[in-house]
Amino acid sequence: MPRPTIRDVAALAGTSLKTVSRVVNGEPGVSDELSSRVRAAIERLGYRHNLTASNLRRSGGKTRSVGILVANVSNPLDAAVHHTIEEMASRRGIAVWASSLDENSTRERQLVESFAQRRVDGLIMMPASHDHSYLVEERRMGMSIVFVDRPPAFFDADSVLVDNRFGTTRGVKHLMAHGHSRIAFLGDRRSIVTAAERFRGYVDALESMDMAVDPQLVRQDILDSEHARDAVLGLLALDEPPTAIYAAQNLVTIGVVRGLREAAKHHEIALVGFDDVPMGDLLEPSITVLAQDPTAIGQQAAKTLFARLDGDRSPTQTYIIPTTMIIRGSGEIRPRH
Amino acid sequence: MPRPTIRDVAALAGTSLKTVSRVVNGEPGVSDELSSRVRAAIERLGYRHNLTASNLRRSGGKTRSVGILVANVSNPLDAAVHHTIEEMASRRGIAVWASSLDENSTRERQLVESFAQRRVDGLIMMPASHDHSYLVEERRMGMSIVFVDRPPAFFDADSVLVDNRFGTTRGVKHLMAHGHSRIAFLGDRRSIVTAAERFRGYVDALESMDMAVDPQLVRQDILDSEHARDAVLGLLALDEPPTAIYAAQNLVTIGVVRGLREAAKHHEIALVGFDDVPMGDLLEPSITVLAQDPTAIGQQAAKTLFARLDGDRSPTQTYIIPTTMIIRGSGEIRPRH
DNA sequence: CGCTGTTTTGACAACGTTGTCATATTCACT
DNA sequence: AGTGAATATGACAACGTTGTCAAAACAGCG
Repeated sequence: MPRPTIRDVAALAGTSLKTVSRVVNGEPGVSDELSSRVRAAIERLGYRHNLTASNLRRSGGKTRSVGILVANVSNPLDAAVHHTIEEMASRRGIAVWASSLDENSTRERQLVESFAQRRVDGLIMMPASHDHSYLVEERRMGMSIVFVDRPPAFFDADSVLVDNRFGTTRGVKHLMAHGHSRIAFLGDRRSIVTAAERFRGYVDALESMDMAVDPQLVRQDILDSEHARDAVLGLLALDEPPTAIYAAQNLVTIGVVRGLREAAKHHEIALVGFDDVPMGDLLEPSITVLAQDPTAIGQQAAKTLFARLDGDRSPTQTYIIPTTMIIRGSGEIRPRH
Repeated sequence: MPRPTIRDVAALAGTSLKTVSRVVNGEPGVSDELSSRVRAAIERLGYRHNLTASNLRRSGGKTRSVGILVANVSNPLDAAVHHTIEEMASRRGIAVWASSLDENSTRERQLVESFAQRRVDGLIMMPASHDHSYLVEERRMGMSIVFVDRPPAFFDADSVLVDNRFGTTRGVKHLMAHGHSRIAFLGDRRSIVTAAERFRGYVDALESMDMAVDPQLVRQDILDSEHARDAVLGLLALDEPPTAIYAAQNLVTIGVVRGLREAAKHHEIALVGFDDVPMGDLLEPSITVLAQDPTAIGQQAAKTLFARLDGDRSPTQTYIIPTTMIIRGSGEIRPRH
């Protein structure tokens, strides 16, 4: 039982292909009588307009679809960004392909290729790779591209970023303002640009106070919260342990909390995290964080992409979405003397 | 600068359309020499195979794409289900459209319509509506459909569900086993099938001990965690307040924790929640929950859908994914006498 | 060298739709 | 009734690809 086509509808309504096409697309110039006969036929046959075929012929070959590539759709931040973009797209009648890259740059290439083959009009991506020059070709072929969360490399594109560096500086200075001078830094993989930026913000903060970076207090390339917990226990075992910890990512923050609890130091050692953590307000002490605004990020990304789809040809822009410091207690613990 | 087509490649390689098509699709019967000439031309022109056009002609009109409709992509459970399905699909070269329904049944209809127009081969949905008879038409036209988390109504389809009722009974009995007899129930909108099932599980548990349901202790139609907090404060103000609370959903659980803390009763009143809550192990007391297994749910859903896409015509099946009780402390608090 | 059988290649129609353009119909006006 | 303009309708090609089938090229053989 093959799907009915416009041809079947035309036959049943006793008219031509083109007239049915006009009715389906709401084009003017079809008499009311014929129009309703066509609609009846559509109803009776259960006809569904075939967008695949329609897009093929339609001008410009636009598919009214976009792709979203995020690091991991099940990370709360990425999911919130995805949700916002998806909602804005659907209001415009644009459908959304969504995939996770899982920090795999091969996968990034494959998925971009797959989206190109499906002729998406645009792409919003949180890249995993470190060289995006291959996208030049895609854009030349008409794909609009917007980067979120991480900037493009060797490629010029609109991007919506977060003030990783400055936000971190603010967080570290907050700890200093509460009397800390031995502040540890725990960060994600250095290969991730945002992680590197956050580390730079940490260094900035120390330098602004003429303090040197103590390599013993810096733990990078942390892959998950288990690993972060181990790092905390290591830090606490030092001769001169830190009095405060800056955790540069949400999973890291969670691991740090676990580690501090195990060592029963959570009321003694201060903690500021980058990224909000779910239920961060219900812990004891509650966690002071620099929160990102996923809705604002998603909105800006979608807005920028849609402007490009609508023909905006102005120079590419970078938007920085500010972070908000949420003071809850863990970051305000003072060192013991 | 229009995208190059197979025709442009053929011209450059000095051969015919069909031969290029064969090379692109890896079909046998093209000499090595010609094949590599074609590949060189593809490379030089930056040709991208157009799947839209290809699918149009291809047998059966399969698009190698599926749609996922979840309640909300930014809910951790839904996001995890989405992630699992997306990964399994991408391993098969199937692309995924993903959208949130936000408990809006009109949106459900619109999105199904939109997916139908884009000719997805299959659909995995966590429905918002309560009558799915409209899907009969879609399936007749060749769309395979699998329900997750919530069962279909007035429509027969494969479904992957969670043991809401039995899981809840187990959780409530767990509270009884710790000496509680005044156990409150706080649940989501009754119109959501899973919420209704969970309430039934609560009633089952009480009846199994010949206890009556005290309407004062039942608060349903809770929309968010703020609302749940208010409900808790209301319960605590009763003449005979409950000694234990069963929270039937993750956001509800979070609200309950807030309420109990505000009233400083979190170490006195027992709490068991349905759905795991992020960082539930780090709270004091840690939260005892019935955890769902989103990976297992997603895997079963994807597996079932792909079997249907591969031609499985056996009768529809319902898979129940069991919940796991995670004992952490809040559910083991005993009542004071 | 001609015959057969196999492999490689290409011409052409088809997939379901829309753009273009020509024709048929209607209407207002002289 | 006749004219011109406006409106409604349809025939046909085109979008970029693949399925079908026939033709060309090649190989093996007596």
